[in-house]
Amino acid sequence: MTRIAVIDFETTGMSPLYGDRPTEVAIVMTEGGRVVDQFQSLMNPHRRIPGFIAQLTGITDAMVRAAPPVATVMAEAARFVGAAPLVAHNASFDRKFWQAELAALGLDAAQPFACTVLLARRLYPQAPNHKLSTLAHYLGLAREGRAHRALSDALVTAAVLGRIQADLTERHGLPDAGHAVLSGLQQCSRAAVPGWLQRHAHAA
DNA sequence: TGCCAGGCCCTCTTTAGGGCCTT
Repeated sequence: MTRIAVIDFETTGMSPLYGDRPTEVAIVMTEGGRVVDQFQSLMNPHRRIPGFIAQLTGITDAMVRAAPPVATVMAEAARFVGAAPLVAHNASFDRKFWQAELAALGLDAAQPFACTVLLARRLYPQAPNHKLSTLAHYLGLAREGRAHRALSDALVTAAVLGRIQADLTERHGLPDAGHAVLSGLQQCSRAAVPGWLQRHAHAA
């Protein structure tokens, strides 16, 4: 059975290139579309969290001050993921933090990434938009916990992924939708996505 | 303190521009 790790970061900003760092990570391990394990931790970025981000996420400087350092948490996160492929909502964002922090630790970050935004835009073009919360509401998926907290967002993303896998199987008759998601969308490649979709659309 | 990005994709496009999505 294909194991897929769904990841979500909360951070101090948009880009590790400008010194932004993670404040929280959650990873939900799925197998056949079901959650089988999870990892979550706040972490101390040793950098102030901008006010609007603290308001957005509910994560404050006081909360991360007592948390373990980023390096400790990311080393644990890397062990948890192992060689499993990763999925995130807008994966280009989470991927750059994953790669930057693992590179700082001298750890390999070669796991393939797939993106539920790109998948959802193709499978659910009629949705009002493809923000995670809107998509969850549109698909009738329940949320546990506060939006913009890592574990809550990772669980919702895992639920979206599960629905995508189920819809691929039902609509397009894919015998192993999990494998198709990974093989077709690795790296969120601009070239791979439409080609993959067209192949399966024609086959359906 | 506030600023900083970038890949994808659509279209009034392709010798480009701008919206979406993440914090």
